[in-house]
Amino acid sequence: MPNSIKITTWNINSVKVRLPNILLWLKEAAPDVVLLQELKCVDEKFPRMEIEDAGYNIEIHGQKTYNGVAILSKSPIEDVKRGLPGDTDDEQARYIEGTVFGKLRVASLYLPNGNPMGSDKFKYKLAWMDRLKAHMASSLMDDELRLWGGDYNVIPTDSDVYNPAAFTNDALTQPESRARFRAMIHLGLTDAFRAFNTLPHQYSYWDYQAGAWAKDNGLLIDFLLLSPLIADKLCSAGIDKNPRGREKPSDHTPVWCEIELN
DNA sequence: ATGCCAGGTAACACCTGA
Repeated sequence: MPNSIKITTWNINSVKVRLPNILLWLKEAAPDVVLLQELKCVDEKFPRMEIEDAGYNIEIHGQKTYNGVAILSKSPIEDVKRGLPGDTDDEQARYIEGTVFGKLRVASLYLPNGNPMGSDKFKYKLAWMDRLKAHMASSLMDDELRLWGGDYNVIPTDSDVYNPAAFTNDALTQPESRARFRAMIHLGLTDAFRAFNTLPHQYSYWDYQAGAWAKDNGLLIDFLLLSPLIADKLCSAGIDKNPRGREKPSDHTPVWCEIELN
């Protein structure tokens, strides 16, 4: 077992289109665990062989056209559970968790966007956040090492968006969304990136349109939240902007942290 | 502010995203 492991979350916006970028990035960034979102494919269509050849075990919770999440790990992935507890009617593939390196339980989550305001989608977002927080709370009752990473689709503060005024009526900035995100943090979780970087205007997403990337008009919406015992082992964290600048990029870029496992 | 971009599905247009 390595002394420290690097864990990354990345919303890839279609695993099929992004495969060349993913393989290049796996080689250069050499993460030990990867939490992927927005696969946009069913399990059978996932490019399993190519990613296994890069040295990863794979667990998938796929869906046609929309959503889809996965865990990649250089270690075996054990005790995998698909779907967020709390609503058996929820058919959207937005949550998967499993145990990596024999001791760390990680989740890859794709929180609903929730736009437009006033729609059922916003209600679904808030209900999903309530379910996630409840699951986190019950999981934290034991002392298991836990990490919840993914696209949270929440802009936590006005410093996490290039132009707050443009987002006043957006589901990502609503007080209801922000309060629920804070409530998760207040369970005792540590935002890995913010443990090392308190500068405002650090982003993980840039819209494809209107030259957002070139103008650094971004949003910070991708997070790695760590339970207390694993947060104590946090060595470093950051945002890897390289993949966003490539040809055929995802609109999100990877967010990573490094953890002492021993 | 939106759907100017991007991806998917299906089918030569429409849905979703944040």
